[in-house]
Amino acid sequence: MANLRDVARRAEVDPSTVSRVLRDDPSQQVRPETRERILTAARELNYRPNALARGLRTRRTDTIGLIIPSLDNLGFSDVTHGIQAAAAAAGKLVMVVDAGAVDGSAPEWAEVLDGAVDGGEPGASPASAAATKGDVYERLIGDGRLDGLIVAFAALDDRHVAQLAERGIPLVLVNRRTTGVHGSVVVDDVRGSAVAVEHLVRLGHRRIGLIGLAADTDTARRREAGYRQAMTAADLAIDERWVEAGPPTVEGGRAALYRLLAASRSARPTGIVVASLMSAVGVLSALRDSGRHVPDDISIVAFNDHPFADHTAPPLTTVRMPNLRMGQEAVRMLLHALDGVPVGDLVVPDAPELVARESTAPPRD
Amino acid sequence: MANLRDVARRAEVDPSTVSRVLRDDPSQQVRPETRERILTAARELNYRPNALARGLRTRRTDTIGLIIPSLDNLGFSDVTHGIQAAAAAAGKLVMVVDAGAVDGSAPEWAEVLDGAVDGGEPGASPASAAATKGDVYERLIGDGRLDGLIVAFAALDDRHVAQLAERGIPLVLVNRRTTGVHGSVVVDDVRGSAVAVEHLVRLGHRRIGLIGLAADTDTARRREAGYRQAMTAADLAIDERWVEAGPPTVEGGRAALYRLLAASRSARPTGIVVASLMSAVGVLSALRDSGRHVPDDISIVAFNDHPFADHTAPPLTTVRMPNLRMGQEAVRMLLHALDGVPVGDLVVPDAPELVARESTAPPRD
DNA sequence: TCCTAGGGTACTCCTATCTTT
DNA sequence: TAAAGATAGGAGTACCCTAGG
Repeated sequence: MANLRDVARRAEVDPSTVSRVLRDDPSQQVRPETRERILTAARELNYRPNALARGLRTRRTDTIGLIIPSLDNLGFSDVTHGIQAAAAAAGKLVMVVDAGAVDGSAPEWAEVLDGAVDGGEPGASPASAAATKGDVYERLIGDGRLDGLIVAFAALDDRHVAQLAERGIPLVLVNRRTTGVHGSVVVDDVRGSAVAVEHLVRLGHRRIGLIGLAADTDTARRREAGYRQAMTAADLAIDERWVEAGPPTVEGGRAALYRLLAASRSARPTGIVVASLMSAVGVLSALRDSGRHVPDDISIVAFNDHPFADHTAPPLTTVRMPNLRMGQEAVRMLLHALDGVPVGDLVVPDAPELVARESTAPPRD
Repeated sequence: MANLRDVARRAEVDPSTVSRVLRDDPSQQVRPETRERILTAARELNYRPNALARGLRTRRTDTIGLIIPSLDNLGFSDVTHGIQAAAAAAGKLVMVVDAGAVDGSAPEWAEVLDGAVDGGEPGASPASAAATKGDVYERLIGDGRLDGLIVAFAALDDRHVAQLAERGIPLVLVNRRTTGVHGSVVVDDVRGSAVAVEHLVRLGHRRIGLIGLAADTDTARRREAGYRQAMTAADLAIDERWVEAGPPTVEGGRAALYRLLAASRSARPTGIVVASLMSAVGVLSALRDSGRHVPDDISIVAFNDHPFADHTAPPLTTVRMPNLRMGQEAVRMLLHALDGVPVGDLVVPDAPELVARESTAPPRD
């Protein structure tokens, strides 16, 4: 591989001149003729500047990190896509760490949707020394190879997030807030719940339940608060037996639904808002298994849209959150942070949208 | 941020000694007492070696690149997961480039890229025309920031792959083979098709079609070949009107199915093998839309399993390919390649497995 | 003379900032 | 003043040295 000196020799100039030309350094002039010689030499040698050497000198690597609980999760795909696209558009590379993979946890796609699941320590992972969660993250961000970091959802527990923040690395949290850390983007979860409740109310439902996120996270709290506020606003009573929560997985949804059914024998809800797409899939299957028909017996609205919601049985009515935008905004904020602009907490202004499919209908009674 | 010299000063030793201790260099001895002093100093200063400086010197970055067509294709998720997990276990970081995201990028991308060297004609417009996919990858891998690269599926065309190979960067292709490039891992696609065909044959089907992959890739060819061989082995005739292909997307599946239906009015297949999970979902919905019942009117078997297949309408019978293993093997091969061990082409030995669900049944007639 | 325990230097490649012609 | 050269890092590691017993 050719380096700067090789180019300089071939063009018969000093390496620093080559550097100036190739960087288009405006602070100093180079004769067109010399510039031409240098560009030709670089092309002929197929020269590429070495990113490591450049980064060492400039303290910029044009690389951002992304820590995400799981790459194969339907609920995250829009966010990831938004981040990748925005980063690419800004000329940044993305280093992705799949927290689930690092953890060595089972590759269960639905393990974590948008709530928090704080994984236990690997414990019995002798493997190589570098394989522990903390190590990898510490190395990743303390290394100097990243300009900044995006932590999506509950990929790290608050303790780790605080550590990163202390290190002074520019940091943006996605759909996740932690006290004391600046830089976060969330979608309007309160409004999202309201959209779901209002849809059911419009259909004529009055007994509306919630299957929320079990984890004690900001997102879980906002979604539940939105549900309660919307119910109150619609003058509807909340029966606490209709409010359940579970991990955002298919199994979590099934279990939560069974608990809800067991608790509410005397007065069943006719509609349920489910705070996670994965849970909703589990809810549908549990309802089917228990001989209930959706939407005739019970209507279901789920948080987060995905093309696959078109293809469940029945197709799921969802609330589409602006997740793509959330990812893009996260990158935008991070880029600002890299430029030293202080960043705050953003709620993506795009309104959640109801995507009506076939899992909701007027109540039968 | 503390550096090596800071640690050396605090421990009152030479930087090179600190380096040896922190790297556990076995080639030279350090007194336990000195070692302790150094470790303490490093801990107190919260020292982390700078990856850029280290990489510059050692020519190793402990980072591998992954180029993948799309992060939100369910059929790929196991592969990605296997790669992430194996990389993490080996202490490697992964730089992911979502080819789809890069492709759809804004024109700014071009300018950023061309800023360095590859700028097209000097006199012409600022070279934004040269902003091809290839440039991004050129930069990514010519940069020195990656030790090696995994190219998954058809993320790059053969020409680009060949370019990368020429550059001499260790390279492993996943479910993709190109003549002349060494290092590839594939699953047994031929056998996969056979498993699907045999399942339908066992159920009594004799008119079996294929919706393959449209791209002119090795994988597409192997899956089609497997179908043809299995049909021949079962003494079944192939009606070419039953053989269609399309891109591996929901829409691609829908369109291919409609073409197949249009072409085969006089003699319809009773079962179809679909070479992609995403396409199969589209096929299901198109069949529903056209008033056909699955599996009574037509049976569907899809390539690649995913938990979501449990929840489509009806649940999809699939052939589970050893994709997780394929991802892990890709990393293993790449690590070998990094050590200078020549790598060949591997077919993951794990057999494809049929996962019977409800989209297949004996034919009605 | 050999070993121990560590020191010193050169080198990786690029860029920022002087200095020179 | 335009145009280029020279120098000094940036942070680490490989390799060669040396003082002392």
